[in-house]
Amino acid sequence: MRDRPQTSAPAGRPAVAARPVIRRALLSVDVVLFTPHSRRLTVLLVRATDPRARERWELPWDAARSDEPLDVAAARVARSALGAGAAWTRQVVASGSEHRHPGETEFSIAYLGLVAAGTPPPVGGEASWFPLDELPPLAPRHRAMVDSALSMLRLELDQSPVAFRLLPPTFTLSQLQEVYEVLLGRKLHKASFRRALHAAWLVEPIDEWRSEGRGRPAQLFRYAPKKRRSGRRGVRFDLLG
Amino acid sequence: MRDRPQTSAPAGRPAVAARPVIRRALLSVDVVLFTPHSRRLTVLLVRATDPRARERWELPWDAARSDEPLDVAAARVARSALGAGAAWTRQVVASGSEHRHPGETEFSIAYLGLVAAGTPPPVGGEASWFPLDELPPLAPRHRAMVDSALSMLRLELDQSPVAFRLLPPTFTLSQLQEVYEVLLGRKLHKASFRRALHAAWLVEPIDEWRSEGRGRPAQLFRYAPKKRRSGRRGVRFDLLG
DNA sequence: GACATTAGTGACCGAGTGTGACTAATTCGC
DNA sequence: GCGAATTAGTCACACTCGGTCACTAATGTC
Repeated sequence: MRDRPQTSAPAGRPAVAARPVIRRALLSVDVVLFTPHSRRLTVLLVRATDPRARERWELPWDAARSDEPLDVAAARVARSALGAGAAWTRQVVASGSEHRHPGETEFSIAYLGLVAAGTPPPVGGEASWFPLDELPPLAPRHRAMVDSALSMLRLELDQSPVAFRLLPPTFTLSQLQEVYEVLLGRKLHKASFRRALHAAWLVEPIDEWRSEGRGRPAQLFRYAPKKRRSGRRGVRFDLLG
Repeated sequence: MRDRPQTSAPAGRPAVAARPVIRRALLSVDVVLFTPHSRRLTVLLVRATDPRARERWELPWDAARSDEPLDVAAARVARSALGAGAAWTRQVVASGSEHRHPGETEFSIAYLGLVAAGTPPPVGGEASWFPLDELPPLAPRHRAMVDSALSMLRLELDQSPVAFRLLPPTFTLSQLQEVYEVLLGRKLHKASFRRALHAAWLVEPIDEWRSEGRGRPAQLFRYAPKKRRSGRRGVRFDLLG
């Protein structure tokens, strides 16, 4: 984050402004990076880029570049803020004048990113992981982005095997369940979880066990999706909101 | 249309082009309007705005305005193309340089809209409904928007009572099922459909029957959601893609 | 060795769903 | 008028799925 090139900030405004004005981008790409942290979901925030408000925090963001696809820009912003890439990213929402952006950009496109557990923020105090329920005050547009990103993440959890990207290649089922619990924000029942998991043929046991302190050692598994269920189901009227 | 101030159009590009250039918007709002039409889902297309390519078709779109929220812009574009408003709109996706836009805009935000069945396109031949499987060639970005909008529509169908907005205040259950079938693109089983519908307490019978040609007259219903089911369900591993 | 702790499975129950067959009420053709 | 065709609506059966509790298994701690 600290090495964000200043030159990339202002797009969309002729560089020949007569009086010195805060350089504003028309369109920003903002990234909501999530990672599990001691059984809680945390968000990466960086110190405000505006030098007059360095004590404030904001989501990592940068101006969009016209020759760069949006998902590439999001990956760039994530890598620049974190030092490492996100395990998975997805576009969340675009927003405009209904909420204020900390960089005063007119429009913004928010991306969601998942980061493997245990990734530390870069040194220097420029970036830090904040638990979801202890976020500092954010600009309205960033606040809305975090909420949308969380909804999108939980929606996406049912659609694609996102959780496996937060784990090492081999893992125990308890680890996997814990990841799901952190991402969903609620406890799951062990037997149901395993039954559904095995029915979907997503994991494969390997001939290895791991002992984590006390208790019976757990068998290790590998992500190895086998079948594809067609999933032709009826209409669901029961989860209308 | 296209009355966006020139000053904000070209970002990332020196604004001092010497020769007269086609006015380009940096950010467009594009709308994919769907309506059912004789048991098929159709999309509204308008004639290309570029006067040099009037025989081509494209999605309705316009430049975003910095003082106008994006959803308001989408509603404006829909109303301007159709003459009437859409029954429901939702943001779909933002895209950039990975696909070409017919107006050569650098970035675009696509909206999805549903229009009540039977709404005719405005006279003059400037706009027309095309069945989904008989679309004329579109610019790549518009083609991708249609596909994304369709996915989003079907995803949203399970989440909110969208289908009811395409029907008059009172309707028969066969009408409702037909709307669902058109939107989903597949047949549903009558008994399952009604059982699930009644279990969700979404509709209420009124003391009126309607006879549509031959066959037994159908009872009329009204959309009247009663309960809210908490919907605490486990993880779904079975519809991973 | 008793106990706490974690892993893993089996069995029951109730809700939800796919399906086919049935009844009900109307129009059409003769 | 009467039966066939057509559309509306319901019932019953089998099966699946998900929540829950109870149990066994294997380890560490004291």
